[in-house]
Amino acid sequence: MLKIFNSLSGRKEPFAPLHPPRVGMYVCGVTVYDYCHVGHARCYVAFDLMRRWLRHRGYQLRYVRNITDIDDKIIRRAAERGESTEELTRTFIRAMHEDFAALAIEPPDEEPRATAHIAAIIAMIERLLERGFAYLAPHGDVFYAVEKFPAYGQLSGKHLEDLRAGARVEVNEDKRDPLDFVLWKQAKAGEPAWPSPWGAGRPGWHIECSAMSTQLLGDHFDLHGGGMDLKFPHHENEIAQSRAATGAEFVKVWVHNGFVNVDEQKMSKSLGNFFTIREVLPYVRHPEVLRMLLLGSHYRGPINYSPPQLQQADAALTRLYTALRGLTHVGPVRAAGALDRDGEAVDAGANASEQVAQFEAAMDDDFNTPEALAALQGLARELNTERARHGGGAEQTDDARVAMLAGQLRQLGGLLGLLSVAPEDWFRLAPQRSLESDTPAVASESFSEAQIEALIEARRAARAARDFAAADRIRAQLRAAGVELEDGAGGRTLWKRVT
RNA sequence: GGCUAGGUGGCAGAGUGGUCAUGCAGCGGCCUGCAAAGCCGUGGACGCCGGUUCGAUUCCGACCCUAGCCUCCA
Repeated sequence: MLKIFNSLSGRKEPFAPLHPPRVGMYVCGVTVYDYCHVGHARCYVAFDLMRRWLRHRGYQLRYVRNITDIDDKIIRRAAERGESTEELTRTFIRAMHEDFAALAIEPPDEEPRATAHIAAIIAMIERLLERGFAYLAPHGDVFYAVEKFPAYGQLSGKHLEDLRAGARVEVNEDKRDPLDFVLWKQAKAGEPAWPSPWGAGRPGWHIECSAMSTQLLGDHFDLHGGGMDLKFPHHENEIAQSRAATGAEFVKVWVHNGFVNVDEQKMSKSLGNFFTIREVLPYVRHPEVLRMLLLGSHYRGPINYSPPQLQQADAALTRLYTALRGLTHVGPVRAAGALDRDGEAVDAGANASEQVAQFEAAMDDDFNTPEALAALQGLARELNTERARHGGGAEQTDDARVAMLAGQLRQLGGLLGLLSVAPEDWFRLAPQRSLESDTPAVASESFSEAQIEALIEARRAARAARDFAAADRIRAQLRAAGVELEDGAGGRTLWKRVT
């Protein structure tokens, strides 16, 4: 049975959708004024993973991830660059889609933009005004009156008095309470604006998520996610807005992912310690390496990002690919839908393996990807052992058990968005840049594949003539260029790029 | 100051009231012309102090330390 940690209760809870098998999930997306960094990658990989697992478990998921395409930072950045906000956001939305695609983050079912939902936003603000939860301030801004909503602070465990006591909130004389937040902002001259009953302006950040999520998923839906830092005030404000406006419950399960840290500090723009996805990718063999790194920690815990961890992730992933190497007969042994929604094995028996059960139990336990990856490593070990019994090396084999294990490994890896590369291709890939020297990597420059094959052939001839000194010279030459050789049992020599 | 997470072996990182995480690195062995890969074996850990218990890294309490939020932030 699937359990998910609910930030609202602070506990893991059995997952019980409101209208099974349908499930609605909303995740706060990116404010598109710059390139996405590794912290964004972590967040959206985490929710991509949940999406994949919920679907695998038979739920009909509707996954909505918004785009914030109007706010102060966007306006400021567009002005700096001398372009319109539309031009700016178009650029960074495209970049985001490219980066996410590289990381095998599947597109959400809906990707609503704030600027395309102004009508729904205005309607919700009007509703809040009618119901007395909001007020029009002297200079034309509309604020939410926090004190009118008694449950305020429930999600984050904060109390209004404590918040006021520690008030680092900016002074705004138009606010009745320093904790009140803006729903509609009066436009200043030259700023993008939309007409509204309160004059030309733009929506505040919090209201857009309330308006778009309820419009697309209903007043009360199952899952809402985002980064830890959004818990307060953003998600707290969403709860206050949506429940006040609709009178209904809002979200059943709140899910928050942990941060990516650099030197024990949160990766963030203000500290300047961030790495964008596109600046990291040239240092890895394949984007899967970054995804592997992110899945190597539980989604709620912190990840301390550092280059050596990329190499560890590469090593762990390469071990999985090594187990699959040279196999042509990889059976899709486990039919889709072999499990029902409660996780009972429908066709257990011949195809069941200890590791599959371990994997599924791990994923059902609040998406425990480190444990799930341990199961994949266990599968690799069994596969290697089985293959060794059939002649070792990377020999092709029709052994049914080998095919079954390989099929399971690929399928489970696929559920995590890993092992999508043909194994032979994996070993030919190399990073464009080297982490050590921060220069273009040697490996990808020195030898072409044809040259490597020629050198291997020359070495084979030397070995056949028992001229091992010459053979070893060639091997050392290749090794210096980042190419490592493996002499297989059948006299074949395989090669791989090392990072 | 308030609220919330954590502190696990050389590194990363799960988990558990009393046998195993897992990967990388180390050590021994098998295999190999030698390697590599793989397999087998192996050492090494649970911040500190108390308490509960036959037994705690795991439960409870205090303490120390770290991070996050309390202002835009995935």
